[in-house]
Amino acid sequence: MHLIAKPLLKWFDQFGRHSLPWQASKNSPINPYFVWLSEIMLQQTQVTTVIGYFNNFIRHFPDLTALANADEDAVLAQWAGLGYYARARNLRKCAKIVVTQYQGEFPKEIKAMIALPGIGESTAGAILSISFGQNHAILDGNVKRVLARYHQVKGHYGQSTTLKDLWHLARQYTPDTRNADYTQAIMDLGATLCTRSKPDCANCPLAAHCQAKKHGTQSEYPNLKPKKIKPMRETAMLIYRNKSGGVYLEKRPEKGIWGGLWSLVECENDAKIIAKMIAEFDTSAHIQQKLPMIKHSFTHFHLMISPIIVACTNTSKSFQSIAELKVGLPAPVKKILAQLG
DNA sequence: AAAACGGGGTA
DNA sequence: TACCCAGTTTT
Repeated sequence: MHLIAKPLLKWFDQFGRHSLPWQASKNSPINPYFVWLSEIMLQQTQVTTVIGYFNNFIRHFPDLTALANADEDAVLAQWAGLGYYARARNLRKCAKIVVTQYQGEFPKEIKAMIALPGIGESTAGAILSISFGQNHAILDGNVKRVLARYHQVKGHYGQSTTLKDLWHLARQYTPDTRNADYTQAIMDLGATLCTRSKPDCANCPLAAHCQAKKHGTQSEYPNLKPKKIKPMRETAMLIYRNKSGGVYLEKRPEKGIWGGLWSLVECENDAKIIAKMIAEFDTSAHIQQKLPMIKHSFTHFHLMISPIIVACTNTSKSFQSIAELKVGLPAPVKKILAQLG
């Protein structure tokens, strides 16, 4: 078994990312709140995108206490566009727990860390390693790709045996010296050289013993998950507008699609049903304009949205000014509202 | 159009 | 324990 830590750390010292906003610097020691926040954001988004969201987020919520005390809608508003909104809700829940049950300091036991909402084994390992210098293995998407190629690991990530194999390898290679740097280094390698397409093997410090490189099978690893055909669904979105241009939005339930976000009223895209919905909302309302259909794709289905502008006079409802919205909106709703001007 | 990303939830 | 689910960006 060839060790990968040594060449990897040597590469990291020269080419790794050392000045990200959540990393320690000369003037600022490591901040576990920043590390945690960045790890959660990085679960779903690339570094370049996360930087902007991260800086914005810490401006609004500079520390754990600020986040714990914030309204859920205020948190979701800053998270909007990142997707997976359950994570933003978990972020706030987690902050509350750390403030009330752990005196505002993250627990330093990995089991306690994993018990916090939104933190699993990999994220817990990364936070404890980077924040407190503890020795833990991590297995994020970058590490999975590096190890799957390095050992030509068979099977896709959806299979428990594959994940077991990858965790085994991850633990095996994780060093007990410079663990924090190693954690950052292997993520950096996956993010910058060992990329999904066109890996830069010529500059890779691990190329000498990489099985995929040796056999020219880089594009076959990691093995892809067998794909499923996504069903198509359809909905009408009613854009209720009052005379001053305000729109009527509803907060969606916590569970399911766009949980906790504010969205337009939806109904079946059928003239009779739409007419009924509108009449129930406001007896004097009428359809003003039908906008072009928008297609939005999710992991499990495609959604065809027919946006319909409805002019309203009912003043008993609460309309919001589009320009001053301070709530999280689903991406297609944001798109529709942007068209209204 | 397809793939990815880690954790939570459910059967 | 083994799936199933979620939203957006990137390729």
